[in-house]
Amino acid sequence: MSSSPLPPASALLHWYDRHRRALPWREAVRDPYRIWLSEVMLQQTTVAAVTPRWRRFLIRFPSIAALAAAPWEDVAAEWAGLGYYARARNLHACAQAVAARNGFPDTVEELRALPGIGAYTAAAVAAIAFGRPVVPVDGNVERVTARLHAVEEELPGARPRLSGLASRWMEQDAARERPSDFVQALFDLGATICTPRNPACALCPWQAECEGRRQGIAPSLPRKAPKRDRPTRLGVHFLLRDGAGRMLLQRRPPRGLLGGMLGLPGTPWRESGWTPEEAITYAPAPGLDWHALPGEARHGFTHFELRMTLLTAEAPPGLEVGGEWWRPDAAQDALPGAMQRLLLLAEAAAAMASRPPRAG
DNA sequence: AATTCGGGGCC
DNA sequence: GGCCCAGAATT
Repeated sequence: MSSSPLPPASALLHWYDRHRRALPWREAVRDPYRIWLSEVMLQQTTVAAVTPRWRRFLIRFPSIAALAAAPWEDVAAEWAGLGYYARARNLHACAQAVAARNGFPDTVEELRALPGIGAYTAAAVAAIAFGRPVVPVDGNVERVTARLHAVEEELPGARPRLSGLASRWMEQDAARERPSDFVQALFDLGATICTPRNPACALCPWQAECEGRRQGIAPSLPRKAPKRDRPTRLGVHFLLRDGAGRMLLQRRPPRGLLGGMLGLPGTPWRESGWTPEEAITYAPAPGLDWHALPGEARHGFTHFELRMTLLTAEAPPGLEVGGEWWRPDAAQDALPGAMQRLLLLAEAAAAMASRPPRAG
């Protein structure tokens, strides 16, 4: 397998010149800030989800200096709903580090040392923004490589082997002349031809060199180790409203799940349930008249399924509680998805109360 | 080496 | 309902 000939970079580049995706971060002059931002947003996130958020982010933070100078609260609000919030924290820290040194470094090693930039993103920025002849290995490249070389070893164990095989592609002159286009061509090949299911091998510029296709096992690659089952966790949250219709939000601890983001106060999330008496001890003002809203909000995280119920109360004038008072519409935009679902639950309960459902 | 991090789109 | 997505940091 390691002795198989390299698939021709020239064929892939020729295909890319005709079929590449029109993506917004490919339009402008090569700006490391814009390319870095796209790469961070695209970590474990689809192009469709990223595209509008990437545009909006650049309107709010047009330069890395603007991002570096912004308060964290503004960055968090802009990232809300995108997930993996450590990315936003590291993005902010990275912007400050880059601004302090007057621009991005242009080598893999220096990029790799910045917050939130791992092996993949360092190689991607180096190749796409600075034309360095390196191959970033993402899910697309792993899949293309596993199929091309018929690697049957399971992920994640096969990762070093796949990375080594992929890096050899950049040895060709045609690739080294256009590193930025070549690596993006690999992404597009994986996203549009060499797809996880039902790959369009008949349209592939590398079909003749693909050992997985020759063996008829391409669609089943790469193989992956079985995943663990996701437990269910339960939590109770508190919707405290003041006389002006605003709600109490609290900034979550800076690390861990939803770290640094706003949220409704609540109990910890655990696998056993909560009695109302037990839950209320976590309330921002346990002495108030808390009552339960009907229904629950569900939210899927990567490693557990969360089910949340809601207790609500009215804050008397002058109540002293920690946190911030937010209008519901502004809060909905600034909250991560799990917390947005709680507000939707409250809205549904309010609609139910004002217009009781009829039978039939 | 394994775990912890979100959320959405698509089959 | 499961799978995947231009992964990184932590332990």
